[in-house]
Amino acid sequence: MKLSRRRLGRAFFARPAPEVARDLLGRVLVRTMEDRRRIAGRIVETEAYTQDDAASHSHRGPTARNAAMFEQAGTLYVYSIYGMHLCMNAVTGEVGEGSAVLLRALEPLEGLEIMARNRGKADPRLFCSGPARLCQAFGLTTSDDLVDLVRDDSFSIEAGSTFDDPDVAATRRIGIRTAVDLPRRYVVVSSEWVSHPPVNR
DNA sequence: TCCCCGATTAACT
DNA sequence: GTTAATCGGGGAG
Repeated sequence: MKLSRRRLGRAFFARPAPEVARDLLGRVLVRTMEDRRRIAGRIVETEAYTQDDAASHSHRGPTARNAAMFEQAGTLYVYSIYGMHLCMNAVTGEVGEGSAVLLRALEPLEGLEIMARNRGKADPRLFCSGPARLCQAFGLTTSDDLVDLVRDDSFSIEAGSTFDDPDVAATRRIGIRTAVDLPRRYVVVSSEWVSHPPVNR
């Protein structure tokens, strides 16, 4: 499997969130640390959130917490949840649109020993198979909110590979209480690295 | 100001 | 399958 290291540009993210969420499967999230070491993982599970969606943080308009969601496409939106976890999103669409894609699971590719240390686990299956797990594996903090995935050195998304439609399932999203029927979670069906097998719709 | 609860995880039974 | 852990945002008053 040859993975392209071409960095995804602004135009990739400046599309509707469901389209970007689907197209992000197979792409590679990369963190380049100050000593140039890389942490990388291939995206195998995403969820799309738009402002007209009652389950989205942007639904009630801009606030201090969700400000990143209203920035330009390719901006990183990092938020804390349950008082102890972080989740990360790539902002999509037009400036001010308030849409983004939640990264829910990755297949670890590079920097596995760093992931193991950050996670406090030895089993690679526990590194990035969940939205808060992958943030911990990559060593994210809330100060990474508003990073530009297109221009900044610290985080980027590379072209990697793509999956054909038969390899992808669109299912209901995980952990939300409203708009539960919208099929806006995208999963690589055969992947061993997803957070939740695609059993629900 | 107070209070409730979440785009979760891990350790239980 | 159930539940504790643990924090800040934001709606209610």
